[in-house]
Amino acid sequence: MSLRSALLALISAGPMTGYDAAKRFAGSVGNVWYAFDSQIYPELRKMETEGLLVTRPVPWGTKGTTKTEYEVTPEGRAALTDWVSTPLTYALERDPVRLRTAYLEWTDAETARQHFEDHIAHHQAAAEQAYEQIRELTDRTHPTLQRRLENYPEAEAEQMIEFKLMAYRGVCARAEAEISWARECLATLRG
Amino acid sequence: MSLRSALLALISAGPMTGYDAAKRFAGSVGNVWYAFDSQIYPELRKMETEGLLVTRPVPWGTKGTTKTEYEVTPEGRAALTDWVSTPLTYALERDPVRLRTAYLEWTDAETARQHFEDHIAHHQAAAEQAYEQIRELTDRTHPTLQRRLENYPEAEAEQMIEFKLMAYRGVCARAEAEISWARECLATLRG
DNA sequence: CCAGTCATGTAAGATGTTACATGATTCC
DNA sequence: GGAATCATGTAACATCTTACATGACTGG
Repeated sequence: MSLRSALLALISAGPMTGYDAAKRFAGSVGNVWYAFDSQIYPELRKMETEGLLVTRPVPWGTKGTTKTEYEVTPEGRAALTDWVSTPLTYALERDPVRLRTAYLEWTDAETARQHFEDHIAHHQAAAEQAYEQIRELTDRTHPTLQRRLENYPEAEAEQMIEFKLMAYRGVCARAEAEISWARECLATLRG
Repeated sequence: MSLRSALLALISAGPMTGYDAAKRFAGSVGNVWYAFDSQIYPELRKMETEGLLVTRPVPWGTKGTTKTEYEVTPEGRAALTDWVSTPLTYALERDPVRLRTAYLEWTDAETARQHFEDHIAHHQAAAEQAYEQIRELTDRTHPTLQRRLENYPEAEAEQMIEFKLMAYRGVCARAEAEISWARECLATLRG
């Protein structure tokens, strides 16, 4: 159900095509929730039939072609409120890195070292992307934010920014915890 | 493929029934990789047909009933080594908590506060379970470890303990990072 | 006119989740 | 004798992932 919620949240900023949504899932929102294009289009159509979204054909180009823009309905807004208000059922743990770490005796020290280096590199990249999002939010150049600033009053927009900052700070915190854990593991390996 | 690897790793400690495996996935290993019973039994049979495991009927009870014990074959051990040695492709981010946090403007402050409290409670429980595993490993009372100590020489066993400690320390580190993040969010909420 | 982006999909397969189902054994 | 545990599944569904497919438009 989270893909659906992510789409509602995203489109709540203003009307958007499936393509627009897909780009955001590959970019900013993708730091928090990634979705494949092949999932997005069918889900949007399903959400339309369920009344959470409405479509509007928008002329595109010169040859009378159109693209389909989706917009959140009042029912969609209700579903969004509902999702944000309902406690999550936390997913059962499924962590390949920790699983593999527990069985590193099945490989050699050099490979183990390399795994932790990779882990650090991966989370450094993740942290950097999150920091970039934080920068864009702080200096108001964030693209989706721009849409929101047009559609919502100033005070509410400030609130929104605060929550998005919280989310990305969480991504950073997570990444940094992973990095220091991996560094400690490297130290233990050498020790 | 991780379920398969988790099963190989688990059974590498010594022969085990599907039921035994399921219990461990619900207990110690479950802190790192959870699997449903309904997934385990079919996967074990599949792994047997692929030559990674062999079965042995073991008498059980008085009425001539048997249970099926699985054991890792040399091919299974090769597959395990291979999995532990191969770099992971990191899964694309999919974090419901962060996603929801980014859109908390769709609910009220009290609900938001409650969400962060829940987050703290969830990760405190996770951390405690991981600490318990660390204790059991440190004082050598860990059940799967017992099996390994019987089947492997002392020096190797010490190595194994070290890697399992690393894994559970990672779980703790993660949980603690989540807790302090949530606390910061609570502080921000209070303004 | 060609490369890159915009726009929209289908199909097959892997994996994860929920719900249901059954019977033996052991321990109190 | 009854509850808890041991033991083993099946079926339906949801979700995620990979691979493939097509055509219009825009800017250099």
